[in-house]
Amino acid sequence: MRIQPGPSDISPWSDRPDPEAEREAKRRAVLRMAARLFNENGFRATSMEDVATALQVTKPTIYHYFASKDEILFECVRVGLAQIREGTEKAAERGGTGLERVQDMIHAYALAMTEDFGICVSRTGDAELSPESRAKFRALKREIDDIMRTIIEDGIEDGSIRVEDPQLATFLVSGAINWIARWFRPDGPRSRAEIADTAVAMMTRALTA
Amino acid sequence: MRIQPGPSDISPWSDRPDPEAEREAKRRAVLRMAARLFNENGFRATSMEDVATALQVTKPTIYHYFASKDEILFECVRVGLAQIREGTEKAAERGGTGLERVQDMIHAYALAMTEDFGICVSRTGDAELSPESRAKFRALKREIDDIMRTIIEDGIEDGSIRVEDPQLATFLVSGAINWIARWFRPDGPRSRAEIADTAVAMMTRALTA
DNA sequence: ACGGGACTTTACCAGCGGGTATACTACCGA
DNA sequence: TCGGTAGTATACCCGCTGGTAAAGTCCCGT
Repeated sequence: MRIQPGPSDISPWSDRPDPEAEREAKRRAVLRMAARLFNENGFRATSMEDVATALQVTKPTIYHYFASKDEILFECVRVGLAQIREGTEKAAERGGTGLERVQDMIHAYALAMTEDFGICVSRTGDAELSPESRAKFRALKREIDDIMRTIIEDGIEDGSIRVEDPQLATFLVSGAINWIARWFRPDGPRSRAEIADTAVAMMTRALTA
Repeated sequence: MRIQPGPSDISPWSDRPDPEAEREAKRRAVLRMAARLFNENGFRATSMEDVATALQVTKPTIYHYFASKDEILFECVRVGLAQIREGTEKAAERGGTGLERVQDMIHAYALAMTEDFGICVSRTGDAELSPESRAKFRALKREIDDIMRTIIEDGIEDGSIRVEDPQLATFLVSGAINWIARWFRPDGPRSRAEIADTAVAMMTRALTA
């Protein structure tokens, strides 16, 4: 919210780094560490103390950047959902048949499921958020489901996709993708790209006759 | 552990109901109620007090039947996994091509994912169990994955299935099925049978060229 | 009538974990 | 030099929850 952008905003040679950017960087560091710990040990089993120690700071430091544990979790899933949307929208705008667009969407979705915040989205159950955050979380997830369902319906119209129940097909496809977050390990035998490609191939067959 | 089975074991006209059976019935009641609450509100967010009040008893009563919260959760998932295995083994023994057997397995698996204990299996993260229970849980889940992977490999050999990576295919298919537990509602528009049938149909296409 | 075991309750404890009050430090602009 | 502000730490609070001790209560066989 700075009124007059000074040289420091554009010049990397500025005497001091932008304090706002530093603050934002620290927020992101907290989020990323929290997401990793949540993914590894579960949300409830991860204490704020754990997050703090992992970052080599103390609890109040974290509460200087976030109001509550709930806010941290919600921010994690918000970022994750934004990543999914970003990828899928870019794909959707490229045009093509419904099948081609859903293929791009599945590819982006699957890739997101192999990254910290995306995994967090898949692993976070509704019950772990406060009522307000839960409502927003569900709404955002629903948007993504709606996008996929709409694309599938488009595909049915243009003849590139053949399924009986677009809603149910969306649930099953997104289930296969979401579940990636439960078994994927970065040091596993399959690369992110291999997983995403195979997912696209299999789901393509599932959506066509 | 009764040494001498008496008439009460076989005769429904016994004066008093079998006390062992009553005890077992109460254990099951605790398990079922716990599973429902775990599924609805999450494991950590559900206190033993909650389970007790829902059953209209008090906490120590529950601890008369179970040693710990961990044991309760593990029993829930054990029952759920047993249900899945039961269905899949019955299907596997019927014989037929790999594709036919995996179809039966998916059908049984999907049905299990719409019932209390099956849902509990899908929703329970490894991190929520004690190290010992976790190890057993993982082993049991792995068995089911192995069964599916083996059937798929059989299908590849007999030509009824065509996928590149049986392991990855297993993960994606079982993901689609497991995810059912996350969105299924008994009062929803689709019956259990409809869901299972559609899942079989779509996954069949995913597994064949 | 009585002793015993299965079952249940009341009352309690101890530790953990989210969150905060407060004070200290460093750096900035005036 | 001096105040103000951002950021960090120490020390603390308190409610919740898993689990338990101990005291009944009920019902059975003898």
